Amino acid sequence: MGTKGPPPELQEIELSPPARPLRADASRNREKLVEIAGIVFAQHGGDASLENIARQAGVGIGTLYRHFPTREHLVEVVYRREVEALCAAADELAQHNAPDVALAEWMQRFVDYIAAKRGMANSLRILFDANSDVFANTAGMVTGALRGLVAAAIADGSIRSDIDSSDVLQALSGIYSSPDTPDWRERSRRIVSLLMDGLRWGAAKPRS
Amino acid sequence: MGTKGPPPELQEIELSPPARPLRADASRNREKLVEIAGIVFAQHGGDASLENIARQAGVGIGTLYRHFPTREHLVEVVYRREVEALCAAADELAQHNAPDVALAEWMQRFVDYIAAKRGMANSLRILFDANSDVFANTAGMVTGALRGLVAAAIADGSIRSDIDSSDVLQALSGIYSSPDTPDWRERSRRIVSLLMDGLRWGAAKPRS
DNA sequence: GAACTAATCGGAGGCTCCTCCGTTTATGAA
DNA sequence: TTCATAAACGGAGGAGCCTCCGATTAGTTC
Repeated sequence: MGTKGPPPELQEIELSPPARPLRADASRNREKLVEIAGIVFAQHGGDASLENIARQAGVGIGTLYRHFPTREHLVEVVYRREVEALCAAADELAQHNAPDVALAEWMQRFVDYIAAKRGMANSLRILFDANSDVFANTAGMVTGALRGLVAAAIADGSIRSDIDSSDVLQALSGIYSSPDTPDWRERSRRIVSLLMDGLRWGAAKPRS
Repeated sequence: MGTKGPPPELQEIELSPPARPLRADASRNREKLVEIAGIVFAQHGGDASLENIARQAGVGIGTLYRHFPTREHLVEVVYRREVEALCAAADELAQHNAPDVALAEWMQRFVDYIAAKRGMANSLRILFDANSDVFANTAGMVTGALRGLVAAAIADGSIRSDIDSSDVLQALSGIYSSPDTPDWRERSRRIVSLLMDGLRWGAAKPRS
């Protein structure tokens, strides 16, 4: 568990920019925007009006766009914390479970997280898409977490070795297509286990 | 009216509306819109400006929206033919292959079709989403095609029986998340085969 | 062929998106 | 404190989305 002290690694790009520490008013506005955005997104989903968010935060639309060039930038900042937690859970799972079980469980949590964000699916998607270099940070965390789990399971021999962890991520992403049906959760469970079984197929150490 | 009157209930909603046969000018405009939309979508992707399409078709934006209440309605009409062909291929595949092979091959074609429509992914998605009742027609064809293939493979014992064909469709849909990377096609092949292996896991008649 | 009417046409209007850039201001140096 | 200026502010503007509804017109009836 971690009495370790401050996290040593990569720093928050957002909170400590390279040059100057961000002017006081700018920093205030930025924070206000994130706060309001969190509320508005939760209420109206990821398609909420940005002009409305800016208005409620008491700044001009231009200010919002300068801080967050795209809607997704804003989404990322709003949800980064939660995604970080999700990824951190991967380590913990790995410590307390067999590799393939840890993998399965994490996938389910991942999927549950998406489900919790119903309307946000489209905006969140980009956070998990390793191809958008803007979000290398967040996307990287997710990919990293998954990569670790997959690697461990492969090393353990409980899943096949001819698969890439990014394939798994992409396959997973199909799940959040329509998180609106009543049986969504059960369905997602079935799909996750379908995927897991696909992964176990041809594993060195069948069945765990 | 003389003859037996219009056919029973569920006919092509689009081509032969319930009451009248669509006024001549309206029909002309509608056709022109579909034609232009096909071209524009192909050029600019599914996010192309509808006002632009209307303009090029020589009609007002209001006319476009009356014929096609949403962007997706237009997309559906434009691509219905192709989707029909895709679904028709399912029968043919089923006749010439082992059930599980037919299923695998059709999934690949499905995925390839999506890939061919790069920019359209988001708009096309709705065509395959059984939950949108507006597109019951097209979505139904896809679901139907897949259901048939899955049922045959289950009956044959070559895939597991505890899975629903709509689960498979949803799992597949993850594939068109990012059809923009160079290795997209190989990746999609890997994922399809991953899914297939998941389906084969625990089948009555393992390996085919 | 003319009048009638139901259906179509099509653009104005309200809203949002995102960009651009002139104006205002926080901040560090004198 | 005052000043200079880099940086932030914020709204106008061009474009698109979709809705609404008065003007227009194709079909039908007499």
